[in-house]
Amino acid sequence: MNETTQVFRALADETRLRIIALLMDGELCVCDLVAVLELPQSTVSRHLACLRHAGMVSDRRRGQWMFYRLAAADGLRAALVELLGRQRQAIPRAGEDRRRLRKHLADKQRRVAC
Amino acid sequence: MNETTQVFRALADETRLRIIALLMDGELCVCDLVAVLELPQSTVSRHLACLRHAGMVSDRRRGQWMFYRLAAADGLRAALVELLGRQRQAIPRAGEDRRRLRKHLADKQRRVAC
DNA sequence: TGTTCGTATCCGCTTATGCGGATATACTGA
DNA sequence: TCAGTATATCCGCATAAGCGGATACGAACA
Repeated sequence: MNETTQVFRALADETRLRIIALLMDGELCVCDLVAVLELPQSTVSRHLACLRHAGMVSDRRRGQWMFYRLAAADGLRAALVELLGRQRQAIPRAGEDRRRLRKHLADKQRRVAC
Repeated sequence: MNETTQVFRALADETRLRIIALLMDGELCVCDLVAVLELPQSTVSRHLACLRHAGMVSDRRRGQWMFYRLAAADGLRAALVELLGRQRQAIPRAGEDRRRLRKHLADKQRRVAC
């Protein structure tokens, strides 16, 4: 498939747009995304693979966790991420996801503190 | 389907990206697009309907011809069209399509002149 | 070294999408 | 009103994409 087409195809899915919106606040591991999106782990992992193949995210292993962050190396991808950042309200459920993420990270922090 | 998702889905196809690139130089009727893209008329018409439903193009009847042009009314769509204009080389076959379009329009002009 | 946890991939299934010939619709001009 | 042209939609088919449970893999830790 053509590269540009592949990038747009990666963005042509509600779950993947939600993931990108979540990653705008910084890198996250798969289990955080699973908790916030409330979707099966296999589903989230599959969508992450799709975004990775399209060059929209990159990953990094840290122990047993895989952390994902926005990649967007070249012109087209970087411009799209910037555009989505400006149009964040256009991303489905981005607001509630962000709230759920904050709560999730806070709970996690508290659990570590105990 | 979510509106933003629908817009990206409309752009997630090589033929539809080629159509958008062609419309950047001005409005065209379906038969011009059929000639330049070298695809069956039903295929082109279907892709135009998809772009229209996504709000990326608008149409206008002129006699028996339907003319299509870039619509891109709101922020997201307009920004995407502008972005694609800047990244035109990223659109598959945009260069050769443009050349074919110029030749096609010139031939048409000549035929009218005779 | 076995067990647990986090993640990726496999599998069968269902649904969505693209295709292009055939047909319907809309307009024009004789 | 009829023929001709331009376009949209219908149809059956083939392929792609998404789903989520099951399983495999990889790292950490007892």
